[in-house]
Amino acid sequence: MTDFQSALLNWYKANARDLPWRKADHIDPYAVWMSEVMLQQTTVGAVIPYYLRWMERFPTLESLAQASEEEVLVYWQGLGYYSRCRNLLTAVKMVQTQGWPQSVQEWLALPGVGDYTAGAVASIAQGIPAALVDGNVERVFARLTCNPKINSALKADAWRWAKENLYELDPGTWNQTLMELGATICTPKNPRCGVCPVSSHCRAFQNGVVADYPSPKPAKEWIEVFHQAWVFENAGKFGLVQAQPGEWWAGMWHSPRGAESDLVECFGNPERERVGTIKHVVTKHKITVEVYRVKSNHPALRWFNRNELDELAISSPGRKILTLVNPAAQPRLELE
DNA sequence: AAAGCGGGGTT
DNA sequence: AACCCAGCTTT
Repeated sequence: MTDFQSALLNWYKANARDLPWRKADHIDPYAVWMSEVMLQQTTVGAVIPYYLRWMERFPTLESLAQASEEEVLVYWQGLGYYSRCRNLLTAVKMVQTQGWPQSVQEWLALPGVGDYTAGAVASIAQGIPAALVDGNVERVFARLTCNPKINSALKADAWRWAKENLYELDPGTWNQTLMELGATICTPKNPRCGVCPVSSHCRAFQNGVVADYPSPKPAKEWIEVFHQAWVFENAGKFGLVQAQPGEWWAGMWHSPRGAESDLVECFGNPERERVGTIKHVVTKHKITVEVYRVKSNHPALRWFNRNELDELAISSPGRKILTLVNPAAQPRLELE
Protein backbone atom coordinates (compact mmCIF):
# COMPACT_ATOMS: atom_id res chain seq x y z
CA MET A 1 0.00 0.00 0.00
CA THR A 2 1.33 3.45 -0.88
CA ASP A 3 1.43 6.39 1.53
CA PHE A 4 -1.21 8.05 -0.59
CA GLN A 5 -3.53 5.06 -0.30
CA SER A 6 -3.08 4.58 3.44
CA ALA A 7 -3.63 8.28 4.17
CA LEU A 8 -6.90 8.25 2.26
CA LEU A 9 -8.16 4.93 3.59
CA ASN A 10 -7.46 5.94 7.20
CA TRP A 11 -9.32 9.17 6.63
CA TYR A 12 -12.29 7.32 5.14
CA LYS A 13 -12.44 4.88 8.03
CA ALA A 14 -12.95 7.80 10.39
CA ASN A 15 -15.07 10.05 8.19
CA ALA A 16 -17.30 7.97 5.91
CA ARG A 17 -20.86 9.23 5.83
CA ASP A 18 -23.49 6.91 7.18
CA LEU A 19 -25.57 6.27 4.07
CA PRO A 20 -28.52 3.87 3.74
CA TRP A 21 -26.79 1.68 1.15
CA ARG A 22 -23.75 1.37 3.40
CA LYS A 23 -25.78 0.17 6.38
CA ALA A 24 -26.36 -3.49 5.63
CA ASP A 25 -24.16 -5.91 7.55
CA HIS A 26 -23.69 -7.88 4.37
CA ILE A 27 -23.22 -6.28 0.98
CA ASP A 28 -26.26 -6.68 -1.25
CA PRO A 29 -25.40 -6.32 -4.95
CA TYR A 30 -29.00 -5.40 -5.71
CA ALA A 31 -29.00 -2.56 -3.17
CA VAL A 32 -25.67 -1.23 -4.41
CA TRP A 33 -26.87 -1.34 -8.00
CA MET A 34 -30.08 0.54 -7.21
CA SER A 35 -28.25 3.23 -5.28
CA GLU A 36 -25.66 3.69 -8.02
CA VAL A 37 -28.26 4.05 -10.76
CA MET A 38 -30.22 6.59 -8.73
CA LEU A 39 -27.02 8.48 -7.94
CA GLN A 40 -26.20 8.78 -11.64
CA GLN A 41 -28.54 11.70 -11.93
CA THR A 42 -28.40 13.56 -8.67
CA THR A 43 -26.83 13.92 -5.28
CA VAL A 44 -26.88 11.78 -2.16
CA GLY A 45 -29.31 14.02 -0.31
CA ALA A 46 -31.86 13.95 -3.08
CA VAL A 47 -31.62 10.20 -3.60
CA ILE A 48 -32.06 8.99 -0.03
CA PRO A 49 -35.87 9.36 0.27
CA TYR A 50 -36.37 7.75 -3.14
CA TYR A 51 -33.98 4.97 -2.32
CA LEU A 52 -35.74 4.14 0.95
CA ARG A 53 -39.20 4.08 -0.65
CA TRP A 54 -37.87 2.03 -3.54
CA MET A 55 -36.20 -0.58 -1.34
CA GLU A 56 -39.31 -0.90 0.80
CA ARG A 57 -41.48 -1.63 -2.21
CA PHE A 58 -38.88 -3.52 -4.30
CA PRO A 59 -36.54 -5.07 -1.74
CA THR A 60 -35.15 -7.74 -4.06
CA LEU A 61 -34.26 -8.28 -7.68
CA GLU A 62 -37.22 -10.64 -8.02
CA SER A 63 -39.74 -8.15 -6.64
CA LEU A 64 -38.57 -5.49 -9.09
CA ALA A 65 -38.43 -7.83 -12.07
CA GLN A 66 -42.07 -8.77 -11.51
CA ALA A 67 -43.37 -5.20 -11.16
CA SER A 68 -45.10 -3.37 -13.99
CA GLU A 69 -43.26 -0.58 -15.74
CA GLU A 70 -46.05 1.78 -14.78
CA GLU A 71 -45.71 1.06 -11.09
CA VAL A 72 -41.92 1.25 -11.19
CA LEU A 73 -42.11 4.63 -12.89
CA VAL A 74 -44.35 5.91 -10.12
CA TYR A 75 -41.60 5.15 -7.59
CA TRP A 76 -39.07 6.85 -9.88
CA GLN A 77 -41.30 9.87 -10.33
CA GLY A 78 -39.42 13.04 -9.49
CA LEU A 79 -35.94 11.61 -10.08
CA GLY A 80 -36.00 12.63 -13.75
CA TYR A 81 -34.41 11.05 -16.80
CA TYR A 82 -37.07 8.41 -16.98
CA SER A 83 -35.50 6.36 -19.76
CA ARG A 84 -32.95 5.21 -17.19
CA CYS A 85 -35.69 3.76 -15.09
CA ARG A 86 -36.92 1.77 -18.08
CA ASN A 87 -33.36 0.64 -18.83
CA LEU A 88 -33.03 -0.46 -15.23
CA LEU A 89 -36.16 -2.57 -15.38
CA THR A 90 -34.95 -4.20 -18.60
CA ALA A 91 -31.55 -4.90 -17.05
CA VAL A 92 -33.09 -6.34 -13.88
CA LYS A 93 -35.08 -8.79 -15.96
CA MET A 94 -31.92 -9.75 -17.85
CA VAL A 95 -30.12 -10.46 -14.58
CA GLN A 96 -33.03 -12.52 -13.32
CA THR A 97 -32.80 -14.68 -16.44
CA GLN A 98 -29.04 -14.80 -16.92
CA GLY A 99 -27.75 -14.51 -13.38
CA TRP A 100 -25.55 -11.83 -11.87
CA PRO A 101 -22.73 -10.36 -13.97
CA GLN A 102 -19.32 -11.60 -12.80
CA SER A 103 -17.07 -9.02 -14.45
CA VAL A 104 -16.98 -5.41 -15.57
CA GLN A 105 -17.55 -6.58 -19.13
CA GLU A 106 -20.71 -8.45 -18.13
CA TRP A 107 -22.02 -5.44 -16.22
CA LEU A 108 -21.39 -3.24 -19.28
CA ALA A 109 -23.62 -5.51 -21.34
CA LEU A 110 -26.66 -4.36 -19.35
CA PRO A 111 -28.63 -1.35 -20.58
CA GLY A 112 -28.08 1.74 -18.46
CA VAL A 113 -24.76 0.46 -17.11
CA GLY A 114 -21.78 2.45 -18.39
CA ASP A 115 -18.14 2.54 -17.37
CA TYR A 116 -18.78 4.25 -14.06
CA THR A 117 -21.67 2.09 -12.89
CA ALA A 118 -19.97 -1.12 -14.01
CA GLY A 119 -16.86 -0.23 -12.01
CA ALA A 120 -18.92 0.81 -9.00
CA VAL A 121 -21.08 -2.27 -8.73
CA ALA A 122 -18.31 -4.71 -9.58
CA SER A 123 -15.95 -3.24 -7.00
CA ILE A 124 -18.33 -2.22 -4.21
CA ALA A 125 -20.76 -5.11 -4.36
CA GLN A 126 -18.52 -7.91 -5.62
CA GLY A 127 -14.98 -6.98 -4.63
CA ILE A 128 -13.79 -7.15 -8.23
CA PRO A 129 -10.61 -5.06 -8.67
CA ALA A 130 -12.23 -2.53 -10.99
CA ALA A 131 -11.44 1.18 -11.08
CA LEU A 132 -14.02 3.89 -11.56
CA VAL A 133 -14.20 7.55 -12.48
CA ASP A 134 -17.12 9.78 -11.67
CA GLY A 135 -17.23 13.57 -11.46
CA ASN A 136 -15.69 13.47 -8.00
CA VAL A 137 -12.76 11.32 -9.03
CA GLU A 138 -12.22 13.43 -12.12
CA ARG A 139 -11.98 16.60 -10.03
CA VAL A 140 -9.74 15.01 -7.39
CA PHE A 141 -7.45 13.72 -10.12
CA ALA A 142 -7.26 17.06 -11.95
CA ARG A 143 -6.15 18.79 -8.74
CA LEU A 144 -3.77 16.12 -7.52
CA THR A 145 -1.88 16.19 -10.81
CA CYS A 146 -2.62 19.71 -12.13
CA ASN A 147 -4.11 18.16 -15.25
CA PRO A 148 -5.29 21.06 -17.46
CA LYS A 149 -7.55 19.09 -19.79
CA ILE A 150 -11.34 19.13 -19.94
CA ASN A 151 -14.16 16.84 -21.02
CA SER A 152 -13.29 13.50 -22.58
CA ALA A 153 -9.53 14.17 -22.59
CA LEU A 154 -9.58 14.75 -18.84
CA LYS A 155 -11.79 11.74 -18.34
CA ALA A 156 -9.42 9.49 -20.29
CA ASP A 157 -6.45 10.61 -18.18
CA ALA A 158 -8.48 10.18 -15.00
CA TRP A 159 -9.33 6.59 -15.96
CA ARG A 160 -5.68 5.80 -16.55
CA TRP A 161 -4.81 7.29 -13.16
CA ALA A 162 -7.65 5.49 -11.39
CA LYS A 163 -6.52 2.13 -12.74
CA GLU A 164 -2.90 2.76 -11.81
CA ASN A 165 -3.80 3.83 -8.28
CA LEU A 166 -6.50 1.29 -7.48
CA TYR A 167 -6.10 -0.41 -4.11
CA GLU A 168 -6.77 -3.93 -5.30
CA LEU A 169 -7.06 -5.57 -1.89
CA ASP A 170 -10.26 -3.62 -1.18
CA PRO A 171 -11.31 -1.93 -4.41
CA GLY A 172 -14.85 -1.11 -3.26
CA THR A 173 -13.71 0.76 -0.18
CA TRP A 174 -10.97 2.46 -2.16
CA ASN A 175 -13.35 3.70 -4.83
CA GLN A 176 -15.82 4.98 -2.27
CA THR A 177 -12.95 6.72 -0.51
CA LEU A 178 -12.00 8.68 -3.61
CA MET A 179 -15.59 9.68 -4.26
CA GLU A 180 -16.16 10.58 -0.60
CA LEU A 181 -13.13 12.85 -0.70
CA GLY A 182 -14.53 14.62 -3.76
CA ALA A 183 -17.99 14.92 -2.26
CA THR A 184 -16.99 16.22 1.17
CA ILE A 185 -13.48 17.76 1.00
CA CYS A 186 -12.35 18.26 -2.57
CA THR A 187 -15.58 20.02 -3.53
CA PRO A 188 -16.09 22.06 -6.71
CA LYS A 189 -16.20 25.36 -4.80
CA ASN A 190 -14.39 26.18 -1.56
CA PRO A 191 -12.55 22.88 -1.12
CA ARG A 192 -11.49 22.23 2.46
CA CYS A 193 -7.81 21.71 1.74
CA GLY A 194 -6.96 22.45 5.36
CA VAL A 195 -8.44 19.14 6.45
CA CYS A 196 -7.59 17.13 3.35
CA PRO A 197 -5.71 13.92 4.17
CA VAL A 198 -3.73 14.03 0.93
CA SER A 199 -2.95 17.73 0.51
CA SER A 200 0.74 16.85 0.74
CA HIS A 201 0.26 14.72 -2.40
CA CYS A 202 -1.68 17.42 -4.25
CA ARG A 203 0.23 19.41 -6.86
CA ALA A 204 -2.47 22.05 -7.13
CA PHE A 205 -2.46 22.61 -3.36
CA GLN A 206 1.34 22.68 -3.19
CA ASN A 207 1.37 25.32 -5.95
CA GLY A 208 -1.55 27.31 -4.54
CA VAL A 209 -3.65 26.86 -7.67
CA VAL A 210 -6.46 24.57 -6.49
CA ALA A 211 -9.08 27.01 -7.76
CA ASP A 212 -7.70 26.67 -11.30
CA TYR A 213 -8.53 22.94 -11.49
CA PRO A 214 -10.33 21.32 -13.11
CA SER A 215 -9.97 23.76 -16.00
CA PRO A 216 -13.22 25.61 -16.74
CA LYS A 217 -15.31 24.39 -19.62
CA PRO A 218 -16.65 26.81 -22.23
CA ALA A 219 -19.95 28.34 -21.15
CA LYS A 220 -22.98 26.61 -22.51
CA GLU A 221 -25.10 28.28 -25.15
CA TRP A 222 -28.69 28.56 -24.06
CA ILE A 223 -31.58 27.64 -26.27
CA GLU A 224 -34.77 29.52 -25.48
CA VAL A 225 -37.99 27.59 -26.01
CA PHE A 226 -41.47 29.10 -25.85
CA HIS A 227 -44.55 26.90 -25.57
CA GLN A 228 -48.16 27.14 -24.72
CA ALA A 229 -49.78 24.42 -22.63
CA TRP A 230 -53.52 23.91 -22.77
CA VAL A 231 -55.07 22.37 -19.67
CA PHE A 232 -58.29 20.84 -20.93
CA GLU A 233 -60.95 20.41 -18.26
CA ASN A 234 -64.43 19.00 -18.57
CA ALA A 235 -66.79 17.67 -15.91
CA GLY A 236 -64.00 17.35 -13.38
CA LYS A 237 -61.73 15.44 -15.73
CA PHE A 238 -58.56 16.53 -17.44
CA GLY A 239 -57.67 15.79 -21.05
CA LEU A 240 -54.10 14.70 -21.78
CA VAL A 241 -52.09 13.50 -24.76
CA GLN A 242 -49.16 11.10 -24.79
CA ALA A 243 -45.74 12.37 -25.84
CA GLN A 244 -44.55 10.52 -28.94
CA PRO A 245 -41.14 8.90 -29.35
CA GLY A 246 -38.61 11.61 -30.13
CA GLU A 247 -40.58 14.27 -28.29
CA TRP A 248 -39.67 15.51 -24.83
CA TRP A 249 -40.95 13.26 -22.06
CA ALA A 250 -41.68 10.53 -24.59
CA GLY A 251 -44.34 8.11 -23.46
CA MET A 252 -45.73 10.31 -20.74
CA TRP A 253 -49.16 11.84 -20.57
CA HIS A 254 -49.32 15.59 -20.43
CA SER A 255 -51.46 18.55 -21.31
CA PRO A 256 -51.19 19.46 -24.99
CA ARG A 257 -48.29 21.83 -25.50
CA GLY A 258 -46.50 23.46 -28.37
CA ALA A 259 -46.65 26.54 -30.51
CA GLU A 260 -50.02 28.26 -30.43
CA SER A 261 -50.50 27.70 -34.17
CA ASP A 262 -49.90 23.95 -33.77
CA LEU A 263 -52.38 23.75 -30.94
CA VAL A 264 -54.99 25.67 -32.90
CA GLU A 265 -54.45 23.32 -35.81
CA CYS A 266 -54.99 20.26 -33.60
CA PHE A 267 -57.73 21.48 -31.30
CA GLY A 268 -59.39 24.38 -33.10
CA ASN A 269 -59.63 27.70 -31.37
CA PRO A 270 -61.49 26.98 -28.13
CA GLU A 271 -62.27 29.65 -25.61
CA ARG A 272 -59.43 29.71 -23.12
CA GLU A 273 -58.13 31.65 -20.17
CA ARG A 274 -54.50 32.35 -19.43
CA VAL A 275 -53.61 31.19 -15.93
CA GLY A 276 -49.87 31.59 -15.57
CA THR A 277 -46.38 31.14 -16.89
CA ILE A 278 -43.97 28.31 -16.16
CA LYS A 279 -40.23 28.63 -16.44
CA HIS A 280 -38.27 25.41 -16.54
CA VAL A 281 -34.57 24.89 -17.20
CA VAL A 282 -33.20 21.57 -18.32
CA THR A 283 -29.76 20.92 -19.76
CA LYS A 284 -29.23 23.83 -22.14
CA HIS A 285 -32.87 24.65 -22.73
CA LYS A 286 -34.69 27.54 -21.07
CA ILE A 287 -38.32 26.68 -21.47
CA THR A 288 -41.08 29.19 -20.93
CA VAL A 289 -44.62 27.80 -20.99
CA GLU A 290 -47.72 29.96 -21.04
CA VAL A 291 -50.49 27.95 -19.41
CA TYR A 292 -54.13 28.22 -20.48
CA ARG A 293 -57.23 26.63 -19.00
CA VAL A 294 -59.54 25.31 -21.70
CA LYS A 295 -63.14 24.26 -21.18
CA SER A 296 -63.60 21.59 -23.83
CA ASN A 297 -64.22 17.87 -24.18
CA HIS A 298 -62.19 17.41 -27.32
CA PRO A 299 -62.36 13.75 -28.41
CA ALA A 300 -58.69 13.45 -29.36
CA LEU A 301 -57.71 13.57 -25.69
CA ARG A 302 -57.60 10.87 -23.08
CA TRP A 303 -59.46 11.90 -19.97
CA PHE A 304 -58.18 11.38 -16.46
CA ASN A 305 -59.85 11.87 -13.11
CA ARG A 306 -58.26 14.35 -10.79
CA ASN A 307 -57.19 11.56 -8.44
CA GLU A 308 -55.16 9.95 -11.22
CA LEU A 309 -53.09 13.09 -11.51
CA ASP A 310 -50.37 14.28 -9.25
CA GLU A 311 -50.67 17.74 -7.79
CA LEU A 312 -52.32 19.32 -10.76
CA ALA A 313 -52.67 23.03 -10.22
CA ILE A 314 -53.94 25.43 -12.80
CA SER A 315 -54.12 28.66 -10.88
CA SER A 316 -51.23 30.30 -9.19
CA PRO A 317 -51.55 32.33 -6.05
CA GLY A 318 -48.04 31.93 -4.73
CA ARG A 319 -45.94 29.00 -5.82
CA LYS A 320 -47.91 26.03 -6.96
CA ILE A 321 -46.79 22.88 -8.61
CA LEU A 322 -48.11 22.28 -12.07
CA THR A 323 -47.93 18.65 -13.00
CA LEU A 324 -49.09 18.09 -16.49
CA VAL A 325 -48.13 14.51 -17.01
CA ASN A 326 -49.51 11.26 -15.67
CA PRO A 327 -50.33 8.50 -14.84
CA ALA A 328 -46.84 7.07 -14.94
CA ALA A 329 -44.34 9.75 -14.13
CA GLN A 330 -43.55 13.29 -14.93
CA PRO A 331 -41.30 16.17 -14.15
CA ARG A 332 -42.69 18.81 -11.90
CA LEU A 333 -43.02 22.26 -13.33
CA GLU A 334 -43.34 25.17 -10.99
CA LEU A 335 -45.67 28.05 -11.65
CA GLU A 336 -44.16 31.46 -11.22
C1' DA B 1 -30.85 34.12 -12.57
C1' DA B 2 -26.81 31.96 -13.83
C1' DA B 3 -23.32 28.68 -13.50
C1' DG B 4 -21.79 24.25 -12.61
C1' DC B 5 -22.30 19.37 -12.32
C1' DG B 6 -23.84 14.67 -13.88
C1' DG B 7 -23.40 9.62 -16.43
C1' DG B 8 -25.26 6.78 -20.25
C1' DG B 9 -26.49 6.48 -24.94
C1' DT B 10 -26.14 7.63 -29.72
C1' DT B 11 -23.99 9.00 -33.89
C1' DA C 1 -15.63 13.56 -29.99
C1' DA C 2 -19.78 15.90 -29.77
C1' DC C 3 -24.28 16.01 -28.79
C1' DC C 4 -28.68 14.51 -26.48
C1' DC C 5 -31.37 13.39 -22.54
C1' DA C 6 -35.89 16.63 -20.68
C1' DG C 7 -32.67 18.14 -14.07
C1' DC C 8 -30.73 19.45 -9.51
C1' DT C 9 -27.68 22.06 -6.46
C1' DT C 10 -24.84 25.82 -5.53
C1' DT C 11 -23.68 30.48 -5.96
